[in-house]
Amino acid sequence: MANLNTDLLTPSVAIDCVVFGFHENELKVLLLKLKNIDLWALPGGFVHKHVDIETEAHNALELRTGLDNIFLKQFHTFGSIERNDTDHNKMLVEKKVIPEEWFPWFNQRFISIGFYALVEYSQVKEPIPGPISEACEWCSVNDLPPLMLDHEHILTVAHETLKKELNNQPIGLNLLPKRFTIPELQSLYETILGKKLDRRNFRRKVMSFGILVCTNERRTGVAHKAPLLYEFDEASYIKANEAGLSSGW
Amino acid sequence: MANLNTDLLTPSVAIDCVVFGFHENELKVLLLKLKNIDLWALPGGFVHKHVDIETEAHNALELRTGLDNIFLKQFHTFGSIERNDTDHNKMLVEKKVIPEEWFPWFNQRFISIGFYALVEYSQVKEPIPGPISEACEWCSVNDLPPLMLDHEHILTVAHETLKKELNNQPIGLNLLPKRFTIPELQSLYETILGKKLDRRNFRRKVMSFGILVCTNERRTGVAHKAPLLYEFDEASYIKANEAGLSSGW
DNA sequence: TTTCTTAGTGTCAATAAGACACTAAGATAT
DNA sequence: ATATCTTAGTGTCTTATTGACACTAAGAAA
Repeated sequence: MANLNTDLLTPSVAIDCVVFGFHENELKVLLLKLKNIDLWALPGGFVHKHVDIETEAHNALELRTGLDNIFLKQFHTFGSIERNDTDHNKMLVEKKVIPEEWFPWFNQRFISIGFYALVEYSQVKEPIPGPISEACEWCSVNDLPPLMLDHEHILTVAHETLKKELNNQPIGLNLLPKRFTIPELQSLYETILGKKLDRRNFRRKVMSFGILVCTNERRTGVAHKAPLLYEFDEASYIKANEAGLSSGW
Repeated sequence: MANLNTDLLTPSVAIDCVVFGFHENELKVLLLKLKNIDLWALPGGFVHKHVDIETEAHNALELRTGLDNIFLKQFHTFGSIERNDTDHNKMLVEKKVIPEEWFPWFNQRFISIGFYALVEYSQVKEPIPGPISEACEWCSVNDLPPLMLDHEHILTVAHETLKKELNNQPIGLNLLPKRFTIPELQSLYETILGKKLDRRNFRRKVMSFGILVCTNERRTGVAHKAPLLYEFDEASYIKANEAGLSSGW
């Protein structure tokens, strides 16, 4: 059991990370299974007194995924008093998820800053459980295990944020491998949005963004016409991300 | 000097509110002038242990404006360690902005949850200064006095958020009086965006939202053709707000 | 009654979005 | 080798949206 030096931590403040990945046409999210009980949690943690919240979120994810340089974005801060649940914390002690001496810290009133992360599924070799968890796994957002406290709500808000972001900026650089086909990109969009898109119109639209570069190589080994592989042009991608896609007014 | 019962407060957590108003074709923001020094601050405060952060933001604004039912939206949480500034807090004590016994509380590491509010300028009769301020005034966002710590940054992020929101949802219900003319609404949009819009195209677009109702009465006393007064149809307005204006994918 | 100022309206052109069908190419089965 | 299956890749037409732009209407003031 790791130590918990609460003197070094910012009281009342926690972070929760919704880590999205894309695999086999499913939108996945990284979850931790608590010890001894069938209850899952978002990766996250506390905020050291001398550390920026963004940095802390990065650190939390590096611990779970082994990756640094993860795309991370703050999306909402959850500050309802109902997040506090003494019974839940007692249960954590009873089931030996946390040692009894951690109870006072866990039983504070916490507000939690929600971040979402986009990572390339295949780069996360073996997600690493933390001190209170016995497993760290990718779960499909459409088939979630029971989640702790308001974590399902946090996850839902993150997913909705991601859907909205699709209208304002390109997504894919952080979720797909370096090279990918247009149908794969479309599948990612369809998965996030939860609906089918027209192949021809999708291609026309994403190509119009001017962020894709064709490699002139093809994905081989598929039982049909080999699709062309594309890459993102990072400079254009970043520019599109900053400027936004739709002008509005 | 009001009391500060820190036992009742959530440590490390503060809220800051950027209250926007619209007056004489300027976007205004409500600021507090600290006692004894030429330094201004966003209204805000601390979070009682048993109170939701949204409720606390509402309460903070009711104290300053006398209004309840203010439109409020969380937009970002500021958690950089550089927000902490012991010298600044010492200065607050020296200049008697805060009593010395408040120093330990003020000198915590704070993360601050930023809210923006939209209020009808004319409804705020006389903004009310708080315990650490000697004045509460509307300031033009284009002509800001010196602001405390990162408050100018918070204000800028709020303004940028508001600009982006214009693309996704209608704005005006909370900033304009019940009845207003289309040119007034356009002026609000132009002011927020900081650019001119075409009158005919603006009218066509906002009318297409289906959220405006013409009262068939006119604004009189103007030295030119009297413009028609409109109201928002609240049900449609709310629906448009929830659904969003542009479909995207 | 003239002048000044802003309100209110319509059309055309360009662009973007949505609907839709066929051919191409690789793998596999016969 | 040939047929079959499956997905890749492409183009056009229609409709909706956007942007550019000029005149008439009405009230107040000179």
